[in-house]
Amino acid sequence: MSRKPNLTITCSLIFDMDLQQLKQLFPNLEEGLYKDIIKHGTIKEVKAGEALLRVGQTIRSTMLIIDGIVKLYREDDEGKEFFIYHLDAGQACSLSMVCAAKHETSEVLAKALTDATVLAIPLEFMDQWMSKYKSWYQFVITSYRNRFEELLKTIDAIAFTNMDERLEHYLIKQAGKLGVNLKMTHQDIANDLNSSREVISRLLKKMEAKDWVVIHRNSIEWIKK
Amino acid sequence: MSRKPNLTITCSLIFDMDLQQLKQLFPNLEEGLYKDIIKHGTIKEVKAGEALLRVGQTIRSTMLIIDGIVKLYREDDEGKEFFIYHLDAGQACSLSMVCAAKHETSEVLAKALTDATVLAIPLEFMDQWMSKYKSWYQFVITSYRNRFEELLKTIDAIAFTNMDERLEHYLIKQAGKLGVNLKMTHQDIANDLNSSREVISRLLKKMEAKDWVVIHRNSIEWIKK
DNA sequence: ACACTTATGTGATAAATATCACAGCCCTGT
DNA sequence: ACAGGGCTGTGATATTTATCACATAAGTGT
Repeated sequence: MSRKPNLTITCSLIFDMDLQQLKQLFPNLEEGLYKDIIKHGTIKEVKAGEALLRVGQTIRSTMLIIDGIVKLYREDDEGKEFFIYHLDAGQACSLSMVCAAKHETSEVLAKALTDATVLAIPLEFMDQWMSKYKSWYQFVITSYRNRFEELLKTIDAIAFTNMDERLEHYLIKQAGKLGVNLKMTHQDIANDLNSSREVISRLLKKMEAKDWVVIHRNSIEWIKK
Repeated sequence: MSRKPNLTITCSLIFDMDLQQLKQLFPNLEEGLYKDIIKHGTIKEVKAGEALLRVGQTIRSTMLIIDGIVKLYREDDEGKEFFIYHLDAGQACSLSMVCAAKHETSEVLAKALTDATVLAIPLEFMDQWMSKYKSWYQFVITSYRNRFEELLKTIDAIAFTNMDERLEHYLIKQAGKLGVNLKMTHQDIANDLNSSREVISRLLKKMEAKDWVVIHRNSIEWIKK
């Protein structure tokens, strides 16, 4: 995946590269909208593991993911983080796209899973673009709907299935995003699923016995299928 | 809550009453939009317990709730129904408001909790109204956002809390909608929470010991607070 | 008053998950 | 090479929830 250009090069070059990349990542938007996005958006680099948005933080801009993978979490009062879904390049944080009031605060925690590049667009443009660009509201609406459906799937998982099945789905999803070599500890997984390390370790052992995974130190290899 | 007028009376009277009621239930919409809603919407009466929309059913119209309370469920493959949230009069089924494709099918089951009156608006108007009426897309967007936040709360409940706490929240919500005298069996509650009758019975007993509820046959009285 | 259906209560037991305690292992820095 | 810290494995135990079996109670219709 191409990286954003170095900020010291000429402005027109930045413009060109971003436009190309933008069109590829967010196809079917209006020409004027691409220009507005580039004009008003600010590139932000986030290191793997860093938070883009914390629970309770005031939302000041909409984030378009340009590169990398972002994980969204729900937090409980003690700070436990429950993983809800991923955002990939070409997607956007839905909640930040529709803030009725200014000074709306975030209900979720967004954390970079890999190093990531996001394009931050100040909220004041949202209302304007929604009426000005039909393609923008289409994008907002379908984003919202897709995220909504992800939430429903998340609910299915915790409401209807046991930890073994949830772990399986989790690993499949992770492997789909990051490749079959998952650099994570059992504790990391346990945190995402709001379980405990021992439970995850034992379940992984069982999966290994079935040749679904190979367990390494600090990483897991997804073999199945 | 006023009922919809009998269908045998004169047309202008229906018109007037609905307009009044509409404005009250869905304030801040444009005049032309109210007229369009009345012109193209069809009143549907649903008896308590009946389904408005089943999982997998093709969505042909958006439903505005005029009167009564609707419950939304997620279903698993064996048909178990997991309650996700309520819709009251003045609200709308978000998922049915934004169908990118025609012939989109429903991801949820919507069932009338009480006798209910809904206004069904054929899907073909959605796109049109979204660009024609700013107030409509505001309504759609805020509906979506509110439903999204309800889903997040539902996730909190199942991810972070035990059945006793979930039951408590459930009863508080029900009592908030229906009044403190809840006409439901332990089995009904167990179904909504994807638990089992015995578990709910025992937890209710404990709540009764703490004077939070009084248990009757076929009904529960919420006392707490 | 009777049988019948449906709702509720409760003990015993099983299954799923969480927690505790601790051992061993592997990497890393010095 | 050795120490220390973070990761993993595993038994023992507790907690939570589900399931089974059956008793009892409360309404319904005749």
